[in-house]
Order: sequence, then structure tokens, then C-alpha cells
Amino acid sequence: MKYRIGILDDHPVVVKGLQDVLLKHGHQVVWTSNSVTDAMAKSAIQVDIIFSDIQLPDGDGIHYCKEILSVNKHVKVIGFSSFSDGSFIRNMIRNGAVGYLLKESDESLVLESIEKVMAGEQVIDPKIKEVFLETQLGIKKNDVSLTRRESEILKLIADGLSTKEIADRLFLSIKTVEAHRSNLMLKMDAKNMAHLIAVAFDRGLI
Amino acid sequence: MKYRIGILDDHPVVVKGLQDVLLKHGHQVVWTSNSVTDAMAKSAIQVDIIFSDIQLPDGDGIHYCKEILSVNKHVKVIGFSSFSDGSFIRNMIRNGAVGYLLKESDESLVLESIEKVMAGEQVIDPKIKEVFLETQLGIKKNDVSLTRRESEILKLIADGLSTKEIADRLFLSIKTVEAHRSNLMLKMDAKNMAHLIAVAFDRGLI
DNA sequence: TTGATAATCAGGGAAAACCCTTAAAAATTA
DNA sequence: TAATTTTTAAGGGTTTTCCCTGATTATCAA
Repeated sequence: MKYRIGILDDHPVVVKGLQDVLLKHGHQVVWTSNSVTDAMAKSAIQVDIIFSDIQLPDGDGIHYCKEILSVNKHVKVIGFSSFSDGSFIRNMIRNGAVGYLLKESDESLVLESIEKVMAGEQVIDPKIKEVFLETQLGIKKNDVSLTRRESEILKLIADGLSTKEIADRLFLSIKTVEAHRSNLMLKMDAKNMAHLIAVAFDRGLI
Repeated sequence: MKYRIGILDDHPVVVKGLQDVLLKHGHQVVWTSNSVTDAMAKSAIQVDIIFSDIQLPDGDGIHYCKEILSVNKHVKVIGFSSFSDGSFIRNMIRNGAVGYLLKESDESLVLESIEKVMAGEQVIDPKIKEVFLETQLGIKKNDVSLTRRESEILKLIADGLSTKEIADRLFLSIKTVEAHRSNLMLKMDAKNMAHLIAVAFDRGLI
């Protein structure tokens, strides 16, 4: 199937390259644009898919995504950027994008993604999946080593249990639990319990 | 290629099932075990791959993994459990496991994974990858929508700032910051600040 | 313009967290 | 066995969080 496609990117080279790939395979590139304002002005033009960069001169693809979907809720927006930054991708998806590809993707991935997206599937670049998986697995950096008791208590803290509740659960004195909490904060260089949990998540300890 | 395999699991049905699959395809199951102690006693038996459950009667697969690798660092340990709990998987991998499969995996996945693992690759059950990806993307249930001020303050809390510090930073009254904290806890159904941060990470809000 | 939502702030009190020192079993490791 | 680490625990004090009620001012959409 051949589709009507719009491209929003402020890098002429990227626009040209993507356009060539799409045209070569019979798709119609009905508009290209280098700014959010301009792209919104073209929102009346019917398209099936929009490829949108994240960083644009007058805004970002994330807000554009939300806006264009409020005008035309049937269009499939695919984030198209060189950033594999998680927060960009998350926000793009949250704002309604159905896919996110990296600019270094090869032709076949772009073409496959068009088919998948039009079939109602969500598409995330496999490279991003790998990065996400590694983050989840905490392969990054894991210098602090916690004792068995410490990680046990850490998990209970993350579950929202107070010192007293943890003490009751583990049949320990409140003072003992307090000692472990202090050690956790010391080891992980945390200022308080909220910070401790944030650090623990960052280091993949939870 | 056919390999020598050990199985550590305290569920006889699982052991039987896995063993049948492996034997049917020509692999050798050189030992099976239902406890960590017993499995360690069999550590002298040369194996290529060990399938290990997470929860065992006398310990857990995570510590077993570490121990067996200190004895035989060339063995490939594959976590094999019905838990898709992230922390188990993370810890298993951190302790040297090269793979993690779910018990509901079908035969072909198990067999493919054996080949991949022996080829030096890491194997994670695709179902887990999906869960991880969804967590990363915050797709799960992202029903809570925070206001601008709330997410601003949430981030500062995660950075370890106290109510007073946040108030100073944002030129607000302590009471205002307290109000926002209360609303955050209410919205995210958190019992205290530590829990709030944990929930926020879970939902991909940080 | 009129609700609804968001953001601001107050007082007061109970509970929990935080910080300090000190120390003795218990378990591991060398 | 000796040395080290872990786990246990106390006393006592300061600070912060947490919870309640109540209220005024912006902001934004219908």
C-alpha cells in the first residue's frame, strides 16, 4: 500500500533523504516543513503519516504531536530524531505518537514501520529498545553493594512502609531499622528517604 | 549442537517438562535438583548450561548463580521462572546469568535460547522485553496527570530537597510546598515521600 | 462570565524521620 | 583461630514530615 506522508524536520538533508526513500517506494510526500508553525498551517492537507523531528526552531515535535492530533486524530505521527533520549521518546509516545525511529535507521526499517503503523501497531526503533532494556537491567553502573538486610529494607521503604512498620514486619527493633536506613543513606549518598529511593532506582537497585 | 544441562527447580512438574523437551532434542540433562544446597553439591559435574528457578526452598537462584559462577565461571546460567518481576531479572543478570526465560515459554524459544547462549549472546524472554519497554515508556496506567508545579516539585523531591529547600528554591511558602506534596501523595496514592518516588519511577513520571 | 482547576498560604499538632554516640552479638572471611 | 563485616540495639535530641481544616487569588475553558 502507498500512503500520503508529511515530513517535519528543520534539517534539509534529512528531509531530502527521507523524501527520496519514500518516493522511491511509491509513497506520496504531500508536504514537507521545517517549523511547527508551518506544519500546523498545513494541517488541512490530508495525510496518513507524519514524520516529525523532536527539536524544531520554533517548538518541539512533542507539542506538535499533541496539537496535530487534536486537529486530526487519525493521523499517525512517527517521531524521527537522532536522539535516543528516553524522556523525549516517552513524552512523544505519551502525546500520541505511534512510533519513534532514529535517523540512522536504514530504509527497510522505515518502510516496514510505515506498514506496521498503518496496521495499528506501535513501532519503536530496535536500537532504542536495547538501550531501554539495558537501563532496566541496570547494566550501567552499579558500584554500591548492599547487604542482604539492607536491600530487604530498601524494598520495604520503596513500598511505603514506615520504620515502625518495617520493624514489625521483620521482628526487629525500631532502632535497628533506623540503623539500616542510616547506613543505606550513607552508602548511597542520599539526603533523605525520597532521595534514597530515587538513587536506588537510578542505579537499578530496585 | 547438543549440550550438557543441569536443572535447578523445586517444582517436579517443571523439571519433568523441561527435561522432556531437552531430551527430545538430543541434549543431555546430567543433573536435576530441587535445592540450592543439592545443586552446589553437584557443582563438580561438568555442564554447559544450568536452568535455575528464582525461588528455592533453601535460598534463591540469584545467590546460587553467583556461587556456581565462582566455582565454574564458564557455565551459562539461565534464569527460569514464572516471575516477570523486574528486580528478580535484574539481580539474576547482575549476578552473572546470561539469560532469563519464563516458564510459559514454548519449546522453540527454549531451544533457540540454548543456541544463542552458547554462542555468547544474552537472552531475555521477549515477553519480559515488552514489559520492560512498557515500563520505560510509562504506558502501563498513566492515569495520573500532574500539573506543571506538581511535576516540578516532584523532581526536586527526587533530588533530595526538603520542603524548606524547595520553598526557598521556588520562592514559595513552606505551606504551599506542603500542599503540593499532599496533592502528589493523594494523586499517586502514596503513603510517604519514599513511596511517592517509587510510584513515580514505576509510572515513568521521573 | 462563570465555573473548574491550579496555585497560593495559614495554624497547629501528632508522628515519623533524622542525627549523634555507643556497643555487643552473630556471621563471614582470611 | 583471628579479623572483619554484618546485624542487632539503646538513649536522647532536633528537624521534618504528615495530616487536618480553612481560605484567597490566578488561570483557563465553556
